[in-house]
Amino acid sequence: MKEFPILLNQNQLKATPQRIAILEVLQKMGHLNVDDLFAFVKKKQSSVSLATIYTNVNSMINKMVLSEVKLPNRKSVYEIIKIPHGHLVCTKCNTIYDAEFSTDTLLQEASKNHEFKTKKTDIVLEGVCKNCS
Amino acid sequence: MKEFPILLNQNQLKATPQRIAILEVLQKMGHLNVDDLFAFVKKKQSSVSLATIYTNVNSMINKMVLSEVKLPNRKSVYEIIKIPHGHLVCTKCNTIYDAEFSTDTLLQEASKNHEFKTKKTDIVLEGVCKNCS
DNA sequence: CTGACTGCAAACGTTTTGCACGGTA
DNA sequence: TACCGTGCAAAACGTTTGCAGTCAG
Repeated sequence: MKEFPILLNQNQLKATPQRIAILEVLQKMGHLNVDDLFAFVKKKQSSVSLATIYTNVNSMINKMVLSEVKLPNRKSVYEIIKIPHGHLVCTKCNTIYDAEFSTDTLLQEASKNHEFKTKKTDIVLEGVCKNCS
Repeated sequence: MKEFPILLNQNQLKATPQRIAILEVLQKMGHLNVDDLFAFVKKKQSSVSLATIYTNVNSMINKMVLSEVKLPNRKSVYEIIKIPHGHLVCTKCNTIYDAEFSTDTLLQEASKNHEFKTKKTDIVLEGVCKNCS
């Protein structure tokens, strides 16, 4: 994945092996919490420290390279920022799926019923996925 | 508010003054994080301990009397469980509003595009409220 | 070459726990 | 009365920070 160093540099972050590994792991696994991220990155770089994972997750969130996904009854997971989307969380296999929703109705309801102006939605559905049902 | 002791007893929880105070404060204020909850309850019961707030918030969540609302860039807030609804968070005044959304479209999209079965939605919109715009 | 980044360990803030006492059902 | 719940203090936990050495740009 040659583009991660570029992505990092474009966002005022140095392309260190640790950061590249975090992005590679997240690209492959989709969504991971800090502990899993640490475990996976450690496979590639056995000397990596948990503090580095925390520091980098935070710096990449600040630079809008990553985003945090807060989930009910679970630790937050992190993902590489892409086009806006919601999440489907399977309560059986714990897999987290990306899902594109048409949010027009929600935004209109917020606007009409509450005079609330926004374009930022945070949508999580909890249920049972295809494979588990 | 005479109904809180009943609500608690119905959910296998003893109606202690601390728990009643937590519910009264939440009913009045709508959504509070642990620290604010502690501060408000302390006004009524100066001897209350933070540990009791934590313990009771957890036990009432477990008994489905309260629910936790996880918000972007903020500490979680807690609310008394009522009919399902989403939340509008004003980034200017930090007020959190309840909002009823028609979630049919979302549920249908999850079902059709991902074969995902659910009725549980978690919706947060971040933006600017009526009073602040 | 220089400032940013790393690993380590210590510090920090938040949440949970153990215990003796008190209050609800 | 029996047991659940409380307050307190200590412990546990997750996360952040300070520092000396290292590395990317």
